[in-house]
Amino acid sequence: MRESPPEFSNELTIEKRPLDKQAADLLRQRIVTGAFAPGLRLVESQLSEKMSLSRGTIRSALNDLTHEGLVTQTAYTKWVVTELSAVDAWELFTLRSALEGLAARLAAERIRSAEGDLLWKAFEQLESASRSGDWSRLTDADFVLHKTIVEIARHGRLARQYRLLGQQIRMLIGSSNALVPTTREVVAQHRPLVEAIAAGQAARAEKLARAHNLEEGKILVAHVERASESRTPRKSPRPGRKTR
Amino acid sequence: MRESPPEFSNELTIEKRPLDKQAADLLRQRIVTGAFAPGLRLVESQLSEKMSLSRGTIRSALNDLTHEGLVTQTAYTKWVVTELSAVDAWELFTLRSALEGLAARLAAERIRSAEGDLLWKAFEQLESASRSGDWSRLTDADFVLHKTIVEIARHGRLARQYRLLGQQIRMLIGSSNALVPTTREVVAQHRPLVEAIAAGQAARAEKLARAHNLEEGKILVAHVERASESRTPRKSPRPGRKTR
DNA sequence: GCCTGGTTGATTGTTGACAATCGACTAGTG
DNA sequence: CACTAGTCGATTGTCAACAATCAACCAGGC
Repeated sequence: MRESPPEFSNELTIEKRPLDKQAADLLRQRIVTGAFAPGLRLVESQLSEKMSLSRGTIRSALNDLTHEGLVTQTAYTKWVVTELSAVDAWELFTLRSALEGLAARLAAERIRSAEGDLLWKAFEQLESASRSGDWSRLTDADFVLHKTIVEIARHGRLARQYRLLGQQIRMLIGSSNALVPTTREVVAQHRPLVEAIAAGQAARAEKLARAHNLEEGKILVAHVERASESRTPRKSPRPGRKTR
Repeated sequence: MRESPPEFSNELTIEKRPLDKQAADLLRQRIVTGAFAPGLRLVESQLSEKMSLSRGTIRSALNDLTHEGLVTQTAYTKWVVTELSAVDAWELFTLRSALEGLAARLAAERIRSAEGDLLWKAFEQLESASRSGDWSRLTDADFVLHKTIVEIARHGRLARQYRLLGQQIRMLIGSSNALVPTTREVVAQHRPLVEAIAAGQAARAEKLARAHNLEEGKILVAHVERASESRTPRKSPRPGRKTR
């Protein structure tokens, strides 16, 4: 963190990130939005050419994404966009349930008045999105609300882990084109959670957050299981050499 | 996963890891054992020479360790062995408490008879180590027991996260030369947990695991706070150029 | 003495070339 | 036709040189 007078705060600072991190950002965005689907093969030399960067730089980016669980590597052979199974879905949601339970409890314990306003504002956004019937707006508002809760908890490692899980879950949802539960239910489930946090009811907030996650998880796991049954496992072969 | 006849199972397979991963292993070991203390500056070129590897390979290893939280980077400037504050200690233990709670619950739900034997065996090792009064044996047995619980839970991501947290906690303990609680207490705290898991009492197992972690965490956080107060913050300057 | 601005060497960031490995293909064998 | 061994190109792994950036240092003005 750069130390600076509060009136300058953190404005007008121009972004200056290393190229490998920027490349990772770009690839990450493609993967979580589904533009790069699970199972897609990523070839260093191809990406290198398309992005006008050296192979080493791309390689570093892929390595980063591997640590985030978005890309899987088999040494000396290939990089692949991670394919998530029903077991993975179960892992993601059980983990997120535990983490979000912790986040909700901490948020209830540590919330300050200004943050309470932020929290309610995020919830109102969710309500309004729900009324509008706009799907993407609804899922966005949902993400923002949960992110707000995690921020109020003021727990760096928790926030990071939560973000990484969120990425993988987005990937999962995108690839299994899962339906979000009906809008009315979303609001109904979130209101008591927000109330509990704002009121400082730590135990209740934790319980609600965990239950909410597990329920949502169950639905998605079932969905992924059905989807994987119907889909024929298709292997994309290694190019190998061309005809002689 | 390699498919192979069960009679060959996974024996006599020789290790063949990339050099950067091997380098990461080596550095990781130095860091968690305290041979490389927090705050120590890591210079790519120096490590490169000492380990007879190219700078790029070392660089990749350092990047890996950064993702594990063992090393901190400031771009274009330096790599440093991560320094953990009292806040970090709090983060580590609150997180581990949540994760180990989940692990204990899952273990109780999913345990099979053969695993019950393993669990009790690990506990007996702990008891025996406790009677012997050998410190390192005791902490080792403690780690093995907890690792066993996590394995019984059969949750890959949980296991990985737990391992990463364990590394940072070991680092923390090493640098603050914290005392482990008296041996008798260790056994007293673990027995009911093992019993609950073996008996399949999921809720009780979760509760015990979380409480155990939080208590242990509180002690260590207080210890780190005291240690950081007494210690004068010393900055190791960048070499800069030599005299002209 | 304190600020400012330029200089410099140490260090990290990026690249292109070369080496190691793997899997698809081919041809031979029974 | 099934199986085995050998080859070959595509791909990843490693390296060493070059570029960009930073923090300490120094000189000068006020």
